[in-house]
Amino acid sequence: MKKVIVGLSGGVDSAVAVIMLQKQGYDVEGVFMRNWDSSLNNDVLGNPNDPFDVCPQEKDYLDAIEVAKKLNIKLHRIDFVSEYWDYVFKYFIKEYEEGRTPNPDILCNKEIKFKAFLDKANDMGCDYIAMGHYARTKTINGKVRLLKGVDQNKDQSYFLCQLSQEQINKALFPIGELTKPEVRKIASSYELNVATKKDSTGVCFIGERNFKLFLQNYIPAKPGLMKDLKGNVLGKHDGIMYYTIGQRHGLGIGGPGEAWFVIGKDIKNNILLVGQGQDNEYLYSNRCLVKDVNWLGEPFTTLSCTAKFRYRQKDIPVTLKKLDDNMIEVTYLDCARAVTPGQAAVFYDGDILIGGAVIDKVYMNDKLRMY
RNA sequence: AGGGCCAUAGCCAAGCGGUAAGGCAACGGACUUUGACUCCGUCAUUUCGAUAGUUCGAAUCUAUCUGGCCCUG
Repeated sequence: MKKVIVGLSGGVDSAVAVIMLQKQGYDVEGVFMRNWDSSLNNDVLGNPNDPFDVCPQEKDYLDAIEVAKKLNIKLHRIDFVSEYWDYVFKYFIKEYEEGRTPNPDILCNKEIKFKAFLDKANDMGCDYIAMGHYARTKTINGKVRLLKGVDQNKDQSYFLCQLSQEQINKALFPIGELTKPEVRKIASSYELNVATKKDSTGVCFIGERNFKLFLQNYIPAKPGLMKDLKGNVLGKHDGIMYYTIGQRHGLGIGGPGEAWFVIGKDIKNNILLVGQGQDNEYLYSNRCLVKDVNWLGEPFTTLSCTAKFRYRQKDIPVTLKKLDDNMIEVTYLDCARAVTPGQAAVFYDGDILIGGAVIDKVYMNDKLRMY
């Protein structure tokens, strides 16, 4: 009997993942990961939780215990707090300090869930690990490919774009063939306590936070001016790093005309560039350079495929040109809005995820966008 | 201090005698395992710069005052 270690979060998805694995005849054990320690990591600002109350993380653990009991599996609890800090959070902060907009959950998958966790699971003698992601694997021509989840609305393959082939080979995604409503229905039929539990959001393992305040725990404010492209002063900001390209709220710019958006960052002069209109021209680009390439498809020099520049955004047709082993030029005929440095560009061939990379530089034709 | 114009929510702004549109911002919620975008909702009633008056009824008309803008000396 093959043994599978499941990352049991205390949510409905990973609980149903256990059920699916049991149905398929696997020997299943669960591991609850604890990767963030609020008091140790000192995230006082922006933490909505009453320090004297049971924190959501512990509530999740209790839920996981109950699920494990109900489904009759062993549950372990492992701390990766220091690994998370060293391999995910440090990078996260560093990127913000440089004015970029990182995606910590992609790194969390690469470094924690499918690395630190996988190592532990191997020590426990597992054949596979499994997670409650909406994604699939499928063996095509003898190679395991990572595919989008069947539920187009919940597809989470975007967050798995930095997994290596070795990591994918070891992973199972038991709910990838299901839709969210189906998952909840199965959970109900097993009378799981988490069947109707609200989906968790916010940074994985950290949770909902007032983002600006949260960052202020680690990055001091650095006030400066907000200007439009003509140099007119529109207001003041607390620090360029608290804003991201395409952001509307939190600018506090009222007055005549359309809404104002963050359209760029002049890091050198500590100026936040703002412009009016949801479809402000400066928010659009048609070419970008991506780095930290994780390539899972066939080797190529040029290639047509689709790309997603943000989670839950529709993929758009693109052409890739390999510049070197770690850099790809991506051009898209239809302009894309708010392609943001630090975010992930994820490439697909239909439902197959063929690569992921980090957006580095963004252009409109030959003009570099000051993002 | 001669003449003209304007004062409506934090910011723009409709209203032209009949019981305060809309937009931006802000706040709340939905959506969302990043961060955004988006969507929905709330937001002047001891209220229309102040005071007095005309009228059944005034943000709307009149007078005075205050504040600001423009033109001419």
